[in-house]
Amino acid sequence: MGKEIQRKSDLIAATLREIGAKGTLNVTVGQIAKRAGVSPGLAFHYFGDKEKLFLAAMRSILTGFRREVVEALKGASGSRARIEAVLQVSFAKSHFEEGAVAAWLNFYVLAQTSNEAQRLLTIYHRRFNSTLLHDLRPLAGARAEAAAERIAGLVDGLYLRFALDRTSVDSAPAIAQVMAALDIELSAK
Amino acid sequence: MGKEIQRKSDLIAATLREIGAKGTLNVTVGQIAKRAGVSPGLAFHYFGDKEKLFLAAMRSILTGFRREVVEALKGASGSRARIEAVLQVSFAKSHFEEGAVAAWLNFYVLAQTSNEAQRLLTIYHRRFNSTLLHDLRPLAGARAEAAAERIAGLVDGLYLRFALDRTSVDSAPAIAQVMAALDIELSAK
DNA sequence: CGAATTGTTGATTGACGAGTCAATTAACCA
DNA sequence: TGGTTAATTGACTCGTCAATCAACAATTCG
Repeated sequence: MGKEIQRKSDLIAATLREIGAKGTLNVTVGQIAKRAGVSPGLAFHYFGDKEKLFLAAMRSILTGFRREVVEALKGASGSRARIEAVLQVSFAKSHFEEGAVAAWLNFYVLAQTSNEAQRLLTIYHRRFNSTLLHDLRPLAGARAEAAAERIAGLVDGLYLRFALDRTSVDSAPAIAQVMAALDIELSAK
Repeated sequence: MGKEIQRKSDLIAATLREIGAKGTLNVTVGQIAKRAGVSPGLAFHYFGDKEKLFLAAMRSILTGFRREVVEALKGASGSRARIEAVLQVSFAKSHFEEGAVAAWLNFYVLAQTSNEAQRLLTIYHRRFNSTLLHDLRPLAGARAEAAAERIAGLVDGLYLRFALDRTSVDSAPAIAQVMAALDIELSAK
């Protein structure tokens, strides 16, 4: 039934928008349902409880991100270009819009106590590291491992800082900073 | 009155421990008060509302951090040693204990919507950057500005990753990674 | 001492929200 | 068409919690 898929995805989109609007996970399922044009009961029917609904929303962000990365990698040839593509995607507009920032921040909070959130986060961390590592290996050899960890960490940290900096409008400076870090990592002997 | 100061600091400590135990800001003022050995009403009497109480707790973390930095800087001579001291402090045990991680994560969430939280966060960011910058300047010259931003970002990102990584026990690897990044920044031409 | 001030309590209120479920409506099919 | 199943509703329950406040205790001081 395409109906179910449609409703679920409406509810997920509404969840992200609602969380984005309020900044917090403290939104009622009723508000989310209303935004999705659906009754509160339906959200429970499809997702069981509020946390599962949020985790579904987070999963959709994560798979969206993976999709964007894959897409970007298609258009990039050479290790360096591939790494740069991944970094570009990491700061794409989509990660700052539609409740994505709020979702990420609340996801971090949840990861402390929810096994499923923790699991998802670990997968994201591992995947991101290994994507970088794959193309860093030919460029940095033995240093690739550590360099990948540093770049991944830098991406997360700069994302946090830029997402929470009200004075910043676009992510270009953040991207420039990661690129510079990449430069430095690769030129280091 | 030393009494008031004592009570306030008890309540702040209890707030951090309670938030740490639950991982979230969703703890009742009653639970916090109980932990502090005090009635719920008193928390409101001294702090006005729950958010103000949390912000007071966060302020105490921030000033504690600043105190530790100042302390560490006393024992360090030379720019390089001073930077390393600051980085060491950034991953000191105290930042992973007693609800500090939970406080930070929830603080980030709150910073999206609370002006006061946003203000505190900006101050922290600026101060941290400028501390690094001060000692980076003589070592990196014109590159110091950007390098400071990158290192500050890396600290935040690695902190996030390590704090949320259940498999990691101590912060030594994170420290090693920041130190390595510092090396690379300083050896880059 | 007793009055004034300050500190503290905890029962109470009023609002709210997650999750349930019996009832209703839509979709399908023979 | 009627009968069966799936989708959807929304009123309701039950618990919870921030914040208040009237009362009570402790301390200060003339």
